[in-house]
Amino acid sequence: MSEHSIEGERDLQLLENQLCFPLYAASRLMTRAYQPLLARFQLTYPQYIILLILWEDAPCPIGHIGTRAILETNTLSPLLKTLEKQGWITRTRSLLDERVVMVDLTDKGRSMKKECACIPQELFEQTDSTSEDLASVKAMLNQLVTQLQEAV
Amino acid sequence: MSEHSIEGERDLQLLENQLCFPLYAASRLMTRAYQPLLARFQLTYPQYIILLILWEDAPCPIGHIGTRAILETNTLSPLLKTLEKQGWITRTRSLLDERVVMVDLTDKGRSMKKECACIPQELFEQTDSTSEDLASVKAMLNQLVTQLQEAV
DNA sequence: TTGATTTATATCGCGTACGATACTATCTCT
DNA sequence: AGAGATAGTATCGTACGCGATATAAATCAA
Repeated sequence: MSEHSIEGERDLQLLENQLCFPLYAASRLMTRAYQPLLARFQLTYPQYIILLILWEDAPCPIGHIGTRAILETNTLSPLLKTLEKQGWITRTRSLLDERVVMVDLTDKGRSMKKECACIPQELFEQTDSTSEDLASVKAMLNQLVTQLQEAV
Repeated sequence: MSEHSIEGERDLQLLENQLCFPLYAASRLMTRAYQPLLARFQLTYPQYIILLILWEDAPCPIGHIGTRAILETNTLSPLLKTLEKQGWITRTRSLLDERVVMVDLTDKGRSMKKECACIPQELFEQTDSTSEDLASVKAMLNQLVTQLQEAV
């Protein structure tokens, strides 16, 4: 603590004192931790997120996926093309509104839900955290997500 | 809650029940929130992280930056080249060990520390969180980072 | 109804992340 | 000293993320 400007005030330019860095680091490490679990299914983490949404909401328009995943269409478009190419999903222009592309699961996509059901538990076992710890981090992060979304 | 396998057990395949998703989303939203603040200095968030480390530790080898930022050299190498090109840092092969590249701040890099000192406060003001809230998220995320690093 | 605006999606370009691999310098062991 | 192992960086290829922009369809306004 060699340099701090005001008595009792922590130097916010120290990496140690920043919230954003552990957020950034934890997110990347989490993605790394998912990789071996998802590799069996030839999935990346963002692709897996899309499937989680589709297992709940399919069929649905691309925009709906974007809202839930907090991703723009410029990210989703190529991502969905890949998932289509790999046989997980179908993309169909809506007849009611030709602007809309409806996304649905293929039979493979639907049936893989059961196969992938073990993944969250497997990931959890890689951390020593208790469910309570993780639940409270999750609650606070969700609050943070809401605030950051409102800040725009 | 139409489908849950076992009484009292939440369905971990629901996006709502996953910790990883708010982590992933919060990290991206945080980077987005930083962007307008960093744009004045022509910096991206990862570049800013490197500078935070250098403001504490420069001069230091690339490996040291990698350890603190939890980034591999394949990410750092191009990132540092950009920072060098933009006049923030210098890269010099160590004479003692020719494998090592020492990174140091330029005069510009050093002097910009003061200019950038307002950024963390400005970002904080974009959230409605209290310092206590953020401090406890930070503590839990740091714990999570440690656990995920150990898990490898 | 036609011109302007809005909406839903796609394309392009740039900057990360990171696995795989390569390269050189140092170290280790004999 | 010399061969193999290790360490520190760099390069390559692939996959996001996202700002800027484009395009076509639907809606709105006069």
